[in-house]
Amino acid sequence: MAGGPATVRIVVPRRRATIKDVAAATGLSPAAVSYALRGVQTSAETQERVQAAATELGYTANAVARALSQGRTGLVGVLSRSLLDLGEQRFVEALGRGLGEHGLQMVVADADGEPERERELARQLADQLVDGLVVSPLDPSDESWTDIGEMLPVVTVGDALAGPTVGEVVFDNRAGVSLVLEHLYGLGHRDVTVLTPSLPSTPDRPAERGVLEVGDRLGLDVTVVNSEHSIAAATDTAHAMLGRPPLPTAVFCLSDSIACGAYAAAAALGHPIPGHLSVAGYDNHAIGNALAPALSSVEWGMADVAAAASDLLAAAVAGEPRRGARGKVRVTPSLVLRASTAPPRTVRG
Amino acid sequence: MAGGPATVRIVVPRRRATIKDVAAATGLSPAAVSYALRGVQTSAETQERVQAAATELGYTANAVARALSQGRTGLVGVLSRSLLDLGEQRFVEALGRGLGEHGLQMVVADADGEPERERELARQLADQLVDGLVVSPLDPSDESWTDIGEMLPVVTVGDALAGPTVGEVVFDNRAGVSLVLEHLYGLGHRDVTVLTPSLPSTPDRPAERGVLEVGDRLGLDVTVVNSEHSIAAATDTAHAMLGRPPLPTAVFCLSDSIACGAYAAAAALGHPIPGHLSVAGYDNHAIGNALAPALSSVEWGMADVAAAASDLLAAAVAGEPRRGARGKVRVTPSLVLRASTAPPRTVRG
DNA sequence: TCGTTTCACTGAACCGATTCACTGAATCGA
DNA sequence: TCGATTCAGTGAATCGGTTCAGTGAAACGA
Repeated sequence: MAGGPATVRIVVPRRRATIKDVAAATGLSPAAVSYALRGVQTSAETQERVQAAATELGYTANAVARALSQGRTGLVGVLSRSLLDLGEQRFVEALGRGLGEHGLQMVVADADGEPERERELARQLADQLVDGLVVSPLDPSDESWTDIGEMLPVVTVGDALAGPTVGEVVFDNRAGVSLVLEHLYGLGHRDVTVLTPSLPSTPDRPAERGVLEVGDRLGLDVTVVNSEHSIAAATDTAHAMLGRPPLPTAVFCLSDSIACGAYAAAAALGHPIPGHLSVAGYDNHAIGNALAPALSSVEWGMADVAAAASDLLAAAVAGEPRRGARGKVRVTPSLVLRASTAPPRTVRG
Repeated sequence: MAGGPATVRIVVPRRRATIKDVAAATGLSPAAVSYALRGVQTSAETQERVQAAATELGYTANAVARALSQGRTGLVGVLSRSLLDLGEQRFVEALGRGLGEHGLQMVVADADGEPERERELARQLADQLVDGLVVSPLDPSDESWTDIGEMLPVVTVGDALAGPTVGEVVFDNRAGVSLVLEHLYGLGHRDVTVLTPSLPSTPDRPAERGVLEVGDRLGLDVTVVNSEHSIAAATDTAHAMLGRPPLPTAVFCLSDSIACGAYAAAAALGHPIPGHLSVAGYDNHAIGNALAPALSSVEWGMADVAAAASDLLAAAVAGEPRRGARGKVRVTPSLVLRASTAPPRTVRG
């Protein structure tokens, strides 16, 4: 991030050349200019003349006007659950890459963990400013998603909505959760605390429910603790949780961001990982290799999901009329084991 | 990031109600509807009637049409140097927060470290799709910035451009660099390697030049090594650098992302930090507290810079005609010392 | 040589809002 | 009671492109 001194410059914009100016300069009609610039229905000589006049005047087509007449802005709304989450940040980056390949730009908005805010932003963006929407719905059961889904192509990531669809990408988080819990169980852990991003007032959230069910099945004593998405907030949560007994022997963090918070808290409290405390994450973010010990984490195929989501959305935006189960993509999570988990102290030896 | 199964849903959009539909439904003219919805020049009774018809029809104003007639989209372009950089990601988040307070949305684009790409994206966005631009120019000396700066309000962060301005935010990276280098010198280091984000073909980049000059002044032996912005790439670079002699006694990373790479490489090669190798970062990202040992890093006021930048840009977008030195904000960097630096081995004891 | 096709281009409609200039009716003060 | 003002609402212009239908001239085939 380090650069030279930063400067803010604001300039009073000069009046910009319109297609009429180019038409006047060349003695043609605006229609002819429009055609010529796209190289259709015009002689090569005229095209050159128009091109020359356009560069002379510094003309570039007004994107808004074009969007109005084409009914297409080339913009896609990306609604992040929380831009403070390292995994979300990385996912947005990957989405941008994928959408860019289809000539689409991202309008990024941050729901900041609040379902109402997410819906409000979605409504705002849906007013034909964007051609489509990518969203990880915080409250997928909410009915207003149906309206939004009917207005424009929507790609959901994380949880499915109840509305009508024309394609699906699925990755099975339940399986990812099982992978970790079974691994911890196999090491001998019986008490594990799950640190999960806090989601207000949605008691039936699939991921959390999955955690409890899998725990039940294995005979694990699972405690669920909510945390904010940021590293700083997760540090506080983990600090509070690890600061008073009973201490769990393992912590499963439902994002690598939260795992970072657990590392910071464990270090501050003097709990060595994995000696006193096993930690597992979710996202398999590159940060996992920089932590000491390196973090074991669930790889859910962020890159593949982002690619699939952008491809499907791009197809829908381009007007592919396919309807039904087309475009269904399934990604299987896997557990990347590194050095942050070990048998619990009492069981060891 | 972990949620339930992810689903992509694409829906054939139904025809959306326009202002004419509402006009027809109420027996009024489109103009009257436009006024009524904004509560001006209409009787309370009519406003209610229009409001009712609008919700009945599910009408919301077409943002593109409004943008065309208002000459304002409410969109701001944010050009990131590299969205893989943790600091940049965090900065974008902060910008989004700041711009959101002014009712502006972000169009985020990633230059991916390439100056040409950055300029191309800037040009693309400048076509009146966005009302303004925030950018950390990779190649501030390039002349095409002048054209862009004349077209729309531009806020630069990181390096100043050569064009005309109406306001400035400055943070002094040279000072930040000095802070670190002086600290390392004071500890007894004489050989320090600087890991800096790679910027192609700009030999006179202020930050790098600053590093060399400050090193000269102190009598430090400074080696500059370029690295990509991502943690993974930085790990490779650091691995190569630390894998063969001569080993520096200290590494100064010009972003915390790169510092993460240095940590990963040092761990892989068995160089304890700060015992064998001191490491310092830049950004003071929250990740610094999760690393072991906690990372010493330069705090350059990301939050303040983001706030100042969004305020200035918002003011310019709103049409504040102030020109000249108004809005000049200066942020002073500081060094946050944690546990990643210590005297070099040979000097110790 | 005549009728048809192609070509290059034009005028006007259109996308969906906002806004200006105007009108007829109601209200006001004197 | 009359002229002036206010008020609610209308029609048309506007933003800056794209696109449809049409036109005159040139090229073409038989």
